[in-house]
Amino acid sequence: MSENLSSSAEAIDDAPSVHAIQAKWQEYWAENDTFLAGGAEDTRPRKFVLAMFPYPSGDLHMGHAENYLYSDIVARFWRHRGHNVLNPIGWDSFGLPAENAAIRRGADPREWTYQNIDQQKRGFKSYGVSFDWSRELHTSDPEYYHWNQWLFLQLHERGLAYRKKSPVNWCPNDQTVLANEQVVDGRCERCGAEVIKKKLTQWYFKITDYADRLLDDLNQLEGRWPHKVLQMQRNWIGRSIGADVDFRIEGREEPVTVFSTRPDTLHGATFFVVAPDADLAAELVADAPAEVQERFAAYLADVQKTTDIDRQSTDRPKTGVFLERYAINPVNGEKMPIWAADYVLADYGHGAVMAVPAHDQRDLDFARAFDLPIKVVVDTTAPITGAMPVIEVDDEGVPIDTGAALDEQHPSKTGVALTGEGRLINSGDLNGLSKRNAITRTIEQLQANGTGRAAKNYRLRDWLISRQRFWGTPIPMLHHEDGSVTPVPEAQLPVTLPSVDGLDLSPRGASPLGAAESWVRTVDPVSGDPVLRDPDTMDTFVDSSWYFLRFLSPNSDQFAFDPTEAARWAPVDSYVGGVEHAILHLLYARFITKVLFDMGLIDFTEPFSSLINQGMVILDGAKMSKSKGNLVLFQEELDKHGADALRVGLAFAGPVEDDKDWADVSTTGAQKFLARALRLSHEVSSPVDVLFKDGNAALRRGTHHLLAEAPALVEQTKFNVLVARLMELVNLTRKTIDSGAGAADPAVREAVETLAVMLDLIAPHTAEEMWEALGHEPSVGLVHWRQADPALLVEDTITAVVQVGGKVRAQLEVSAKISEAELEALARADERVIRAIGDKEIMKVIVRAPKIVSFAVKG
RNA sequence: GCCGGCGUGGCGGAAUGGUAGACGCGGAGCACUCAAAAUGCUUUGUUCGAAAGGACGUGUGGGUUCGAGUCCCACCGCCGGCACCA
Repeated sequence: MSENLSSSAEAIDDAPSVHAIQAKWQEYWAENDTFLAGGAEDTRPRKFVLAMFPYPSGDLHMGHAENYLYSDIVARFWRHRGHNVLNPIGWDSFGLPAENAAIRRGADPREWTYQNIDQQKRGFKSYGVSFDWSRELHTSDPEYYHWNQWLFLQLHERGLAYRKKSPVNWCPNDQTVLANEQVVDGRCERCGAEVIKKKLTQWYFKITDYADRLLDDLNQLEGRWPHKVLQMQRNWIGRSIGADVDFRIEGREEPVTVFSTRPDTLHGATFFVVAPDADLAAELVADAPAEVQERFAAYLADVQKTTDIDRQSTDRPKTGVFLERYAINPVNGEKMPIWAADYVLADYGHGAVMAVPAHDQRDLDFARAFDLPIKVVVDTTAPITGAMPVIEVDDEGVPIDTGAALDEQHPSKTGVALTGEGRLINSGDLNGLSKRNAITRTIEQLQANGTGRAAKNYRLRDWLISRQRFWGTPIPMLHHEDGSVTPVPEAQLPVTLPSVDGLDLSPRGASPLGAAESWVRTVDPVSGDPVLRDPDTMDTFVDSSWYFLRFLSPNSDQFAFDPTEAARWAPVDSYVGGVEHAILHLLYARFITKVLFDMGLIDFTEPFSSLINQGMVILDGAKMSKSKGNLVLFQEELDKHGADALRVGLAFAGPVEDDKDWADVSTTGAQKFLARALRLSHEVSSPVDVLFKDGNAALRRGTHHLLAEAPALVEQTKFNVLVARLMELVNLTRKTIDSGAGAADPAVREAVETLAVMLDLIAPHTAEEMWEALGHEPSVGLVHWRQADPALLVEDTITAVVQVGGKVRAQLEVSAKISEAELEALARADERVIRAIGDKEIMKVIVRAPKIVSFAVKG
């Protein structure tokens, strides 16, 4: 801002300006280490408060402003409640944007990254966030990614990191593979390019081994994580319970296993389908007539051309090729033709299904398209409660009368598969059983025959962690000439990234590290053999899957984290971040936590005891984006209104989890409120040690009501309501002063001190300034919240409400201690009540002293 | 299609089954001022009424209850997740 503005501008912001106050206190906090967490000797109870660490993309934006405001409110709250609070900050500083920027400028990704970190760091400091800066970490430092490599080796040793050749998601734009979680609607989560499938050998983490625990442990988080996130994780893991059934295949020695959630319908399985891109399909077609092979090859080529986006469109007609091979139904020996069709996925279950067209919509659509038999085996019109019905059967055990109702609903007529509850028919000794009982019975029978067993399947796939990019953690594995792969010994870690000098980082499908000859070619320290380093780097979600633990021992070169410190601080008590990580980061972090638990390094199985999901900051109903040009810039708003007004505006805009439209965020309202509060502190004229008990009673009650209510508001993250309550107390204090009590009234000091201490959560600079004006030593951030005096929470008089026929007809000012009889008598005597009752008959009187009298009337 | 969430003034939103609309934005009016800004005060759901006072009112329709924004059932709408997952 220019210096030569006229004096009128100064008059508006009467000195000291908001910005001067900000600078003053930010300097004070830095110099005094006000917000450093206490060490091992600190006996206060501990709270670990954490916001998802930022990716250093450049300037802070409004999303950051919101995210770190909420975590700061929680951290400040616990300090005021006498806790030793750890509120650290670090940088998720590996990743593609740095690399892409480096390619554009022909520079080192390090430069871009560390410059951005500096910039964002200044942003956080000018925003007044109470971080413990002494524990700052960068995932792109060798001191950090050393321990990513260590973690990888631990997983490898336990069989949880493995290599396999498999169709993977490939982003043709970023020229790298993607995890399943990073493909959104068939597109790359980062750049939006249509993802294609490629068959590649890649490193995976075996997260599916933990699928049951990841799913079941979500129950522990019920009520402590947003319902929505729990639901999303449950959907993502997608457990199905059913049976594996072994089918003999004519001309093949080994039986083929398929998974089904409806083993009860096995008698209705009339054909068999394999995924065209599964190995089984290729094998089965190998012995087929040449003409079939040709048709299959053409079909497979077609299928592979289809992108996921096309493949997922629901009304796509069913396609497939008959392979002229047969499977044998294990329950009735019937021959089932085998088809290859792309509605069956190669990488789910066993890549093949038994098709039950009568009771599965997809199978039905396929059967109708290719004229395959449809056999109903569950009568969905039969009652399923009560005793098992007697079903009359003919000589061959086929029920004689399945009823006209069922006939009408036959899938071959309606095109609608019968998936509901019902009673089994056409199924031998299962006939008459309910669906549920038939499932149990079938599994027992399969198990007895050795042709099947109970089984579970998951939508969740293993976590593909290899990336063909430079700016990430090198995978610490060595490739030998004989094809074997061995780990780099732990003592040799970290495997550091080479210099970018002479390296072409531009994406071309293979990791740029592969071209760093002097880096890639090395010697195995164990065998002495010449080996090649693995040229890929790890998914950056590996970095963030355990970083919260690194904050506990940020400088250790002995271990990733100190288990003693972990026992002290972890798990994280309050975790704050956007819902966009509902599955990715939060699932991976939960997985790694369980692995570390199994290793005996930590004593908990869930990393984040409670989770706060903030909504997005949007503008005029639309997501802000650079390309749309509808950005609200953090720094600009901060300069314009000051950090505290920004913080109050955001906190007051609405519930934490809702999106906030910047158009609805009132920074002017916030500024006015803060100015009113600050002005009060300058008016207070009673001495610091004045006795509050002599103060204005109504104001004292207001103060103590807030003292009583505020902690619950913070713990329930109702920050917008907290701001409203603070506004109310400011208004009440103003009124008390102006209406006669005056600024010297002890209750005014009590109210303003309370305001300062509570306002610190949201507007810390203003709070410090108020605290100082009140004659106290800084920092207000470390002052304990006073307890509410129960005596002051009891009102002398209360407004009782009288209802007649459910409608409010009168308000009565009564003593809070009034008896029910007295209150009823008062109500009956009230003129308005008498008028409302008129000549109606009183049926019933409900009295809840001192709040309510309710007359139920007739007529 | 399956699963989940949400519908409250002009706007953001508040409300352990007990006075719906706290608090704020915006609007209107007033005081201070030569004037403005700033500040302070009053008012502001709709509707009938000069007023007193009344009627209506939390997406729609039903139900439970002395009493429902809140609980139950059905429907409508919006948002989110998953989706040819066997």
